[in-house]
Amino acid sequence: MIARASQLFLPTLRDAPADAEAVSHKLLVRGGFIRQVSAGVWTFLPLGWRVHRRIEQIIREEMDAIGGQEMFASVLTPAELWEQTGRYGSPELFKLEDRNGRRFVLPITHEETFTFHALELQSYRQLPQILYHFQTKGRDEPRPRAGLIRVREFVMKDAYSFDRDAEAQEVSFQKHWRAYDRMFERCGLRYSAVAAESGMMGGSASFDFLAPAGSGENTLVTCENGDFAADLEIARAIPRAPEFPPPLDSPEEVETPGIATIDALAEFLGIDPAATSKAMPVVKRDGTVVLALVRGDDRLEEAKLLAAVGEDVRPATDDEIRSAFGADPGSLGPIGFDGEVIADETLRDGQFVAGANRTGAHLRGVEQRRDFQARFADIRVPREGDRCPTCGGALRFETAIEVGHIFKLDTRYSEPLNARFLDDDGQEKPLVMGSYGIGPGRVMAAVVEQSHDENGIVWPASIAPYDVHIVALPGGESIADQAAAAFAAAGRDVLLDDRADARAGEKFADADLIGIPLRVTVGRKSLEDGAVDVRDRATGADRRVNVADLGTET
RNA sequence: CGGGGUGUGGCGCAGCCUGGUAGCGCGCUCCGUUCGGGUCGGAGAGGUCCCCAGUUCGAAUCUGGGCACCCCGACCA
Repeated sequence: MIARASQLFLPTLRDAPADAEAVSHKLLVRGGFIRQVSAGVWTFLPLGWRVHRRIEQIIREEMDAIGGQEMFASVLTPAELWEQTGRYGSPELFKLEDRNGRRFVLPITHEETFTFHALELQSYRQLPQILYHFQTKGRDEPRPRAGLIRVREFVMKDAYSFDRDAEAQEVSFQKHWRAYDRMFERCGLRYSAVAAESGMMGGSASFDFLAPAGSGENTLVTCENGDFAADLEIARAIPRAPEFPPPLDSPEEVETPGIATIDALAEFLGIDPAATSKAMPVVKRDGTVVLALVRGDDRLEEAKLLAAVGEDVRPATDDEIRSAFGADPGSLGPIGFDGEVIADETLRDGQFVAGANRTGAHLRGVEQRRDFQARFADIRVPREGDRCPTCGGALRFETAIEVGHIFKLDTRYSEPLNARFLDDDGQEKPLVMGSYGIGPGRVMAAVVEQSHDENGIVWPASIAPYDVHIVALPGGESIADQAAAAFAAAGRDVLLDDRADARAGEKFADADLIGIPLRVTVGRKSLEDGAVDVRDRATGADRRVNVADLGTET
């Protein structure tokens, strides 16, 4: 098909909105792909929607290839369904009422609805099933940001697998994993699949697909040798070894008046900060104080600590600290504390300096095996310079966008919604489920983050809004028409810039901004030689093609 | 929710401190000019100055309250 720029709703801008920070935000707005309606609420303009639909189509083809069946579930959802699964209380959930006061929600994701429909799966003979749809999700995000990267309303492809047992679920899960690999590859996206926290979704395991980008909300940690990838929140990494002072036979108290930070302590004692330990008291729901202990030069990863403790914890207040330790923050340590100590793995070996639990005093030569009881867990935040836990290679840290997430839900939703089937042993069992999400809008943003230059977007051919951008310059109008027709006849989608009131420079600037892979310039200059100029957007390489050969070039 | 910032034609901004005619660039309309990397000249259109209240003869400007948006953090599929 041929779209004529003179008639399109394609409002490109010379300047980016002042409040845009992320490259994808700036370029997608400038290029006339998207416009903001409200915080985290966006409209896709015609050009942007074309890209969205091409991404959708790739997703659709790969879902269909693994036996997925596309359907379309409602947005408006009765609140009771969400009450049954215990998710009605989620602060992210948009809630509303109809004229009679009946309560509805705008789903964050559609587990409840699909499980509700799965009530009709009654026999193992009907399993497995993979159902999916593309539907708008509502999420009352506390802080939308960066264009399409974090929004309050967006289209998601969410798929749900229904299996008879864990083994069958594993098969469905692996199928989806491979389908996701193909989707991202086809979209031209660089990404890593990493183990992830399951958050409010529940279930036994989940994997994130993270695309490195200049702007994003996750940090992807990868090994230089390619055998390790993880989200920073759960990545395990090997830090450098501390330089320990000579060992002591028993802990030795030293006066450290006014020393409350690790840096000050290390400098005061003339030792490596890595040879100290840092005490972070936290409080469980029941009020018990737990001491989290990390190496002096490390930071505590709260997500890991939460997993280690098994429940939400909060930092202890100064009063709680004084009554549990008998000292002020800055002089706290494991010796003499009678509660639970969770120590980072890095503290397993060696002698560290720790707080003495007396304000203004520390202990040298504290050795866990000999001096105190602790439970070990990986609770530190990996840092630049750490090594890969598998091969010892250097780790790379990159900001990344979460473009997809796949979950093993087990019976998290089928149990409360009573979605059961009759197995071949005559037993009634809950369906074993998986859920698989991908956001085309985020994929779009991630691709732009990864693929652009100073002049604009460089779309991969697979998801570009058009295949060919024909720039008609004065004297080239009729040949441009013919060229457009030739490309269209060959099945290509053509954007023909036939604007009579735009000058060449303006058209070129727009073409670079919009980022269609192939640009064909038709004007007097080349037509004198009976040729047109063809430029590859990605490489910038130009070549001349005879008008007579256009038919074969398409 | 905590911290910081911003609200003035479609976009980017100045004016606010020190109250009195609302201004600049881009874009838009018309005329001419130019025509392969955002021409040049001329003439125009377009604004509840975020909202409400207050102070004042007079408020974009001062005071109070509210709202919206952005950034950092917390949170997050």
